[in-house]
Amino acid sequence: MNTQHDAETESLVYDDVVRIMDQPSLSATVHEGNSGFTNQRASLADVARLAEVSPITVSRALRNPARVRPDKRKRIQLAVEQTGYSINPYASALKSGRSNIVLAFASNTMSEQFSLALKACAEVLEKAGFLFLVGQTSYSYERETAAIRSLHAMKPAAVMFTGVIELQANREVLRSLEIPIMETWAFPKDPIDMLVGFSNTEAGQLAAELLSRKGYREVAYIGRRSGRGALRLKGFRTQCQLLGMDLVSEVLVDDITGLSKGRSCLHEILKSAVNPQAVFCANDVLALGCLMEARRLGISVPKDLGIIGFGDSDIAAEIPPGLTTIGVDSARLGNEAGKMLIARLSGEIIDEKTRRLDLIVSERGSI
Amino acid sequence: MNTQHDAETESLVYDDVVRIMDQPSLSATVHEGNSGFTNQRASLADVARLAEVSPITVSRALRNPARVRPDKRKRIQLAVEQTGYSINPYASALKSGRSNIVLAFASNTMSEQFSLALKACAEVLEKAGFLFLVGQTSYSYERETAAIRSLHAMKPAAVMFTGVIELQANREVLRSLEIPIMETWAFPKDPIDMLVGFSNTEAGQLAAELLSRKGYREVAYIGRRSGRGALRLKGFRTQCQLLGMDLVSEVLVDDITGLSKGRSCLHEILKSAVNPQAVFCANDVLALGCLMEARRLGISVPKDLGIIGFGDSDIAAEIPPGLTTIGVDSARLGNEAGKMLIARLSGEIIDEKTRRLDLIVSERGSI
DNA sequence: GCTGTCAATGATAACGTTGTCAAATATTAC
DNA sequence: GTAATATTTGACAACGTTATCATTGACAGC
Repeated sequence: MNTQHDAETESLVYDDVVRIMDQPSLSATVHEGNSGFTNQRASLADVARLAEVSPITVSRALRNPARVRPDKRKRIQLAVEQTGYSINPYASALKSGRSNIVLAFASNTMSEQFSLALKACAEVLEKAGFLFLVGQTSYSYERETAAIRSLHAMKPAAVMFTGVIELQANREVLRSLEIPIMETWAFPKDPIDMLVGFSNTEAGQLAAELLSRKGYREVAYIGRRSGRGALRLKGFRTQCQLLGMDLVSEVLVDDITGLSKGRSCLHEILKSAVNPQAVFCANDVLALGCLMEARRLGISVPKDLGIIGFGDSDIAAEIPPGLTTIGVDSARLGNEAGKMLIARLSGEIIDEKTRRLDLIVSERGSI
Repeated sequence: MNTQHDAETESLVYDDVVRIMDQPSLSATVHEGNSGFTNQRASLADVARLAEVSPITVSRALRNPARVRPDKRKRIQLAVEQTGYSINPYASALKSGRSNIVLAFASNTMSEQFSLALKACAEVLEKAGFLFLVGQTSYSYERETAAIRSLHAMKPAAVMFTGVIELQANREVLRSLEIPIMETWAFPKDPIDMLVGFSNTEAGQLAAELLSRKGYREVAYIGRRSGRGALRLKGFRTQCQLLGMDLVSEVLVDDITGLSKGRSCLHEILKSAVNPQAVFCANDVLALGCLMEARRLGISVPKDLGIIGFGDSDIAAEIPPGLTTIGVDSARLGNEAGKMLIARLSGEIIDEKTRRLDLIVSERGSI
C-alpha cells in the first residue's frame, strides 16, 4: 500500500466550510443575537435590566407570553435578542423541579426499528421545544435499573422506553417520579402510564397462521428467552397447537444482535431429531442470518426451509428471495408516542393513554 | 385473520416479572438504601445532619474522598445509604457550571457503524460515572447548529460528534464552551480539540487501488455530495487518474439512507455513456442496494460489475458473493474516544489529542 | 514553648431561576 | 365617583449545591 497521504489532504473539509459559510442564511442562524461570542452568558437579570422590567416578568414573558402586556413583551423580546440570552436549564430545573429534557432508553440502539421510532419521536418532540436524548440499556436489567435510578435525579419532563418495564421495583420508581412515562413495543394490560404498542403474542399467532396456510407441518422457533421474544413464542406455540402443526424445535438465546447469531441458531435447529420445514425468527436480523446460512449450506429457501422474520426491516424486502416478515410501522409508532407525550406535557387532558397499532404482514418469497 | 387476542394475553410480561423479582440479587440493587420509595428526596443537608458533619464535608466526601478523614467518611457513607441520597445534578451543575452528562450527536443514529461506536463509547464513559446521551442531527446543518446552541445552555462535561464540525461559526461556539470536544470519522489537520478518526481520502485511494489491481479500467462513484463523501470521492478521483482508470460516472446524492437509494443510483450509472465495470459506493448501504439491484437486473457481480462499499457492515461479509468493503473498527473508535475523553475529564495531561485509526480492507467476492 | 506549615473542616455567599404572595394598575359594575 | 374585580407586575425567598475564604487543630522544627 503506497498511498501518498497526510493529514493535510483532509483539509478539504474546511475548504468546503468556507464555501458553506458564504451562504448568508446559515451564518445568520448562527450569529443571531449576541454579535460575536461572549463567554459570559446573559442572565434573566441582564435581560430585565435592559428591558426595564423585573426578572420575574422576563421569566413569565418567555414561558407564558399571554400573561405579559404586549408592549413589555416586545421590549423583552428585543432585550433577549440583544443579549443572546438563553435560559439556564439547570437553574430552571433546580427551582421548578422540571426540565425540558425528554429521555428515551433503547434496549438496543443498533436496531433499525428502534432507531426509526426514536427518530420519528425526536422530530415531534424537538419541534415542540424539548431536548430529546437517547440512552442505552442493552437488554440488561442492571443497566435498565441504573438508568431508571438516574432518572430520579434528572427528573426529565418525560421518559420513553423501547419496550415495557418488567421489574416491579423499577415500575414503582418510575411511577414515583410523577412524570409521563411512555412504554412501547408491546401491549400489556397494565402499563405504567402511557403506551403505544402492539401485541407480540398476536405476532406469533400470525406467523403460525402464515406457515399453516402454506402447508408447513413441522416448524421451529428462534428468539430471545425473555421479554417480547417469550411473548412471540407463546403466541406461536399456542397457534401451532391449534392448527395442528408440530413445533419441533425452540432455540432460545439471550443475545440476538448480529447476523452470526442467526447462522449458529440455524445449525442448532438442524441438529433436532425432526428437521423442521420452516422457522419463525423473533426478529429480522436472526431471520437474515438464517437465510444467509441456509444459502451457504445449499438449503433452498423456501423449498427446503421456509423462514419468517419479525420487524419488517429495510433489507427484508430487498434480499432474495424476499424475507416474509411481520412488523409494525416503527416510524408511526414513534410519531404517535411523541404526539401523545406532547399532548400530555402541555397539560391537555388525554382521553386515551394507550394506543394499539396493527401488525403488518409482508409476505415475500421466503415461505 | 381470526386470531383470538386481547390485551390480557400480554400480561405474561408481568408473570415473568414476578419470577425475575424473586431473584434477590436484582431486587437488592433496586431497594438499596432508602427502604421503600420516599417521594421527598434527601439533600446534602439531611445527610450532613445524620452524619453530624457540615453539608460541605459531605459534598467533599462524595467528590474527593481523600480529602476527608476516614472515620467521617465512613459515617457519611452510612448516612448516604440510610437516606438513599443521590446528588441533585441540576443544583450541582448550576453552582459549578459543570455537569456529568456527556452528549454525543450522531448524524444518523440508524447507521450500524455510528451505533457501534457510540455504544462502545457509552460503555467506557458510563463505567466512569458519566451519563452518556445521544442526540441526532440527521446530516442537517440546521439541526447541528441547533444542537450546538443547546450545548451552550447545557454545558455538558464533554461533547462528541460522529463526524467533524464543518461550519466555522459552530466550531467557534464549541471552542467557546471550553469543554472537551471529540470529533471523529475523519482526520482534518485542525480539529477543534480532540479527534479519533481516519482518512477518508485514503479510503477513496484504497478503493481505486483495489479496482486497478483487479484490472478494472472504467469505474464509477456513488456517494454524498458533501462532507466525508466528498473526501472519499476526492481520493478516489485522484488515484483513478494516477492509475490510469477512467472515472466515467459520479452519482452524487444528498440522502444516503435506505437500500432503495443504492438501487436507484445503480440505474443512474447504467444510463451513462460508457458503462463502468465497477463502482465504488461511499457506504455499505448504498453498495448493498446496488448489489441487490444488480442481481434483480441479471447483472452478475463481480463478472459484469464490481462493487466496493465503505463501512464494513455486518451484512457485507454475509451476503453473497460477499461485499468488498473498506472500513474502520467502529467499536474501537468509540472505545478510544471514550478513553481519551475520560483521561481529559479527570484532569490528566494528554500528550496526544488526536488518534488516527488504520483503514481495514475486507476483500470479498464482489470485485 | 513558639512559630510556621499543612491538613481537615466549616461559615458564608452565591449560581440563575421560579413559586408564593402582595402590591399596583386597569377594568368593570353600580 | 366609588367599590369590586381582574389583570399585570414585582419583592422576596428558596431550590441544593459548591467556590471561596476563614478557622481549627495537628505536627514539625528550632
